[in-house]
Amino acid sequence: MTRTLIAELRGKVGERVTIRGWVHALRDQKRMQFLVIRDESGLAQVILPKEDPPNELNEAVSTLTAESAVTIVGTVVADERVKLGGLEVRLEELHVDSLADPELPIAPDSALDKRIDWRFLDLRRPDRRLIFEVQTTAEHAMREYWRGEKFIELHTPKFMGSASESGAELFKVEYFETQAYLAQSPQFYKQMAIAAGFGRVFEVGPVFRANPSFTSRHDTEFTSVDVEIGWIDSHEDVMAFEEAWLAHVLARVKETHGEAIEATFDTEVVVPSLPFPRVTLEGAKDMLREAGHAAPGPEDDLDPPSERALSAIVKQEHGHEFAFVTDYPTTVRPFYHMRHPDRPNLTRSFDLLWKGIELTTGAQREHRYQQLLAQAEDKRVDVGPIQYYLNFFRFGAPPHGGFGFGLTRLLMQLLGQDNVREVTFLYRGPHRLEP
RNA sequence: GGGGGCGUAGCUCAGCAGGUUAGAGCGCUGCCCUGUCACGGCAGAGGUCGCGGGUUCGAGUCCCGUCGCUCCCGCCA
Repeated sequence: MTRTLIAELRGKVGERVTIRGWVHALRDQKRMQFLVIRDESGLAQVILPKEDPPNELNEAVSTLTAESAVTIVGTVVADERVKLGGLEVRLEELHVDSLADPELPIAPDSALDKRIDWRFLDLRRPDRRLIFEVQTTAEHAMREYWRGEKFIELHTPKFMGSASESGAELFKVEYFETQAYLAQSPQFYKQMAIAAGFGRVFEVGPVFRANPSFTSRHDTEFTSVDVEIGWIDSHEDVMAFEEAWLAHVLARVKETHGEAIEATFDTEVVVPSLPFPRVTLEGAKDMLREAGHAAPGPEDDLDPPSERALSAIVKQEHGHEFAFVTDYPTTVRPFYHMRHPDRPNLTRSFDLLWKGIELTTGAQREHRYQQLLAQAEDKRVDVGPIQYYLNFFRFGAPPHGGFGFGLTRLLMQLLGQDNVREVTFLYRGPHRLEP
């Protein structure tokens, strides 16, 4: 017998069906037994009149516990009394696939850390499932757009012999007789693809950062979305791509899940208008000062409170949730970011802020070998271990640039969540290696 | 790495300025209930108050240490 999903019951009134799922609730009364079954498509009420004395099926229902996995055979009937869609299933057969222990270790309002201990139970809740439905839709929309623009998908190695210079700390792993590192970023390899003539590339894959960061937006392993585009004129081309691509992704998510997201997470998905507001870092600091926000310290960057404040100002002045901040000084950017020809202390780089958090870092890359060498020396980067990378630029490299971001940060903002752990299937942090 | 907060029943929490047998709601167990739908009613079980030490006649409560969790900063995406 084939399985019927609960969402399909409406079209099966009068038919005998098999539904398979979890015991969501059990109301075992004197004359009637009510069972609410949940599967990935919804909830359904199952009923069984209780005989006196109870028959074998009555007894079987009585022994059920919440969250047990069961297979139900019964006839679908329409009944206006039923609040759950005006439908119910008259129970005819019950198979207990797996009886759950009676006391569950977590409740919907349990602390996040405890819910992660029991993530498989936590994820049974429909609103948690929605997170991953949205992730799937978003990723699909990204690929849809990339393919329309002739991008090639990469799968770069995660074992590396040296750092890919992103400032983040590396995980060391034993590698036969030597030592390897887990990739912090596919940065060098996506640039290699450009040097290889692929034109435009993307990768969605894991990256590893050995930062002991205890915040709501960091983890030690996360899914990075990376893009690199060849034959550009400046970082402006990269930003122009990113904003159009993101607008497409958000439009797709809104049309597919907009109502569910609003109902479940009380967050509206806003499809952004183009172009996104742009401001230089210097301009951003002026805006912050004018708004009375304490000017960021001597560092050549924005701290998280300043990023939040800047987003709020842009939202108020332009009605826009996104903001590109451009032209970061060389002091806070890696050696491979291209510098402005007329202002060599500034890079052709950008961050993309969304609702107060840093979503993306991007830049035009330096593709001229001698210039790249000079910048590495200027930043005191030991080029010995990365000669293979520098070689990409010795035999004809196109001007190019790109960006990368953490998938869960996108999802977190999209769903109005306050922690990446909520939207990560299985979180990995400094003290979290299980489950 | 720096700073703040928290750790009491399976879960979420309350325990005021230290004072006999540590509480609530939910969950769990049992009984009752002609259709419930967050069902309802009655009864019951369940806690070495994270751990170690100290102060005190007396510590869940105060002090020190330690472990764990959490948030912010640093770092980043």
